[in-house]
This record gives sequence, C-alpha cells and structure tokens, in this order.
Amino acid sequence: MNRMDSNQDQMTSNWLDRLQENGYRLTAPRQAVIDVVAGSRFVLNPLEVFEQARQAYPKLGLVTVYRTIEKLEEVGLLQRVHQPSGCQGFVAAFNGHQHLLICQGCGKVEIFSGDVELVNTLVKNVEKDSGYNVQDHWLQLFGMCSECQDRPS
Amino acid sequence: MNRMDSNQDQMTSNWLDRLQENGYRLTAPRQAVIDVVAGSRFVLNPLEVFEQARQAYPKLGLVTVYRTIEKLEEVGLLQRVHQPSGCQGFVAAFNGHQHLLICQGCGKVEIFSGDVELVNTLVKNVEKDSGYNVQDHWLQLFGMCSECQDRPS
DNA sequence: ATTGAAAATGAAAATCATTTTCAATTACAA
DNA sequence: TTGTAATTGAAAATGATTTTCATTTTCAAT
Repeated sequence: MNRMDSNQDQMTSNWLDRLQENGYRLTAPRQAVIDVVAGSRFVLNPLEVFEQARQAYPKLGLVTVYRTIEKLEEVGLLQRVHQPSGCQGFVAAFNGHQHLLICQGCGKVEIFSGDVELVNTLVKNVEKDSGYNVQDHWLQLFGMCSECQDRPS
Repeated sequence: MNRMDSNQDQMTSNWLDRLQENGYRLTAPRQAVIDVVAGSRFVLNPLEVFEQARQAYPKLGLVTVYRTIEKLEEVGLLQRVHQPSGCQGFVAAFNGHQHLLICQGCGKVEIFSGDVELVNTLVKNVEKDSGYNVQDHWLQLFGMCSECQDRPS
C-alpha cells in the first residue's frame, strides 16, 4: 500500500465518521462513493461519480449516488461547483467555504485561500452602500491549468 | 406616458437594435420578451419571463422565450445568474461582465462595479501562484435587501 | 407594393437528468 | 440474535429544456 492509498483510506474513514456523527449509517455503497469523491482533485458530476464508484462496487445504483451526494453536501463534505458549462459538479469541501480556481479543460480544482481580508473589506463596503445584509459570497476563477494550456485543443 | 415607460421603450429599442446588428430579425414575440427582461431589476427565470411577456403578447409560446433568452445571452444582453437556490435565472447585462449582489428574498439585483483593481490584482497573484491562465471570474454576493430584512419571513 | 427565401413561431413530441415509489435488503442498537 | 428503522436499487414518474415540423412572418430584392 503506497502513501497515496493510505491517505485516501484515512480520508475516507474521516468522511464516514462525519456521516455517522450526523446520524447516517455506514454502508458499502456510501464507502464506494466517498472513495471516489474524497480523493479527487477534479470536479465530478453524479454520473462520473457513479461510473467510477461502480468499478469498486458493481451493484451500486445511480440513485444511491444522488442520495449520497445530497447527504455529503448536507454535512458539508461536498460543495456544488457552478461553472459556465453547467452546475452539476461537486468537489470535496475540506474545510467549509473556499474560493476555487477551476480548469475549464480538465476540471481540475485549485483552492486559493489568501486574500480573505480583501473580500471581507469589499463585502463590508458593499453592505454599507447598498443597505443589504450580505450573507454569503462566491468568488471563483476559471481558466486553463498548465497541462491543458500545452495540450493541443 | 411617464418617465419610466419612456425609459423602457428606449431600452427595448436599443436591445432590438443589438439583435438586428447580430443578424436576428425583429419580431413581436421578441419585443414582448425584451420588454420584460430589459426593464427588470430582478432575476427572472424562463417561466417568469413567459408569464409576464404573455400578458402583452398572449400568443407567445414558452419555447420562444427559451429561444429568445438564448439569443439575448449570446449577444451579451442577458447574463445567467447562478444562486444557491438554482441557476435558471437571468438578468439584464447592460455592459458586459458585472459583479452582482442578489437578494435571496425577492431576487432584486444590485451591481457593484467598484473594486475592479482589487479583483485584477487578485487574479494576477493567483495566476502566478498556480500556473493557470485565468480567463474569467465570478464574484457574487448574496443577502437580504432592506425591504426583505424588514419583512416578516 | 409584391414576392420569395430564409428565419421565426408555437404546438406537440422527445429527451434526459433528477426524483419518487416501493419491495427487498442491511445496519446497528437493544 | 433479533427487531426496527434506514438504506438500497429497479422501475416509474416528473419536470425543465430541446427538438421536430408544419405554418407564419420578416425583410431584402425586385
């Protein structure tokens, strides 16, 4: 077992723990789904998760993927990713709200956590100017990762 | 005819001009759709546009609304709005890319155009750190407008 | 003003992702 | 080990969006 597997195993068990803490049962189908999404650095949609997870657990049904994604989102382990190309993607949400940089070529996701102050300042200014009570914000960047820049389109 | 109507009429004709410049024909159904979306300060989905536009042009079909929205988006007059509650909304895009503040109570949209420098700086930093070529960005705020803050939910 | 080709329309049908239903299976507390 | 409630997967239902197609309309060329 190499380092990567070990990391993934640990990550999966953390995720399962979090499900259990929230009153959900630990099942083989859920484990298969989590093995896929917890380790992925790419935006995945339900069908992609299904196809990958089915390799480890062939009996898996697509419906269960939808239901598991729903629960993982509910407990804050997955976050939905909105893109110009569509809004059916999900990505592991390691620690709550995060600002994403998404490659439009391959779906790879980077997290840029700096500049939080900056955004907070901006939000406060807008609140003052508009009279709105700002509850949430999205900041996302879209582009091409270095691999996809090289790749002939 | 009051000031509001006059503004809206002018706006509608500007929008029609833009359609024509892009090789599309001017039709009554399109005019009805544009009358609704060009003047609205709210996020509207296709069905809402349909219901409102049908009052002015009862023969209107929902399919035509979908098709007209598509063309207006293509020529840059409408932009799709992604929200936690869904991604079927559209809002007038007066001048290209804009940062939005959206009321989660009533769907009212404000545009905050300041702080462009700030975002540019951020984008350049992230490009340098990540090796990505950043092509686009979304910055959206969600909250409650002053009216909806007062309203008992 | 008339005409004709291409674009646009609307009703109906098709599509397709997602959700619901339901009987069978499974997890896990007692 | 057992009972119950949660979970599962297949099939059916749903609902938003898209496609098809016959009819109507726009608008450039006469």
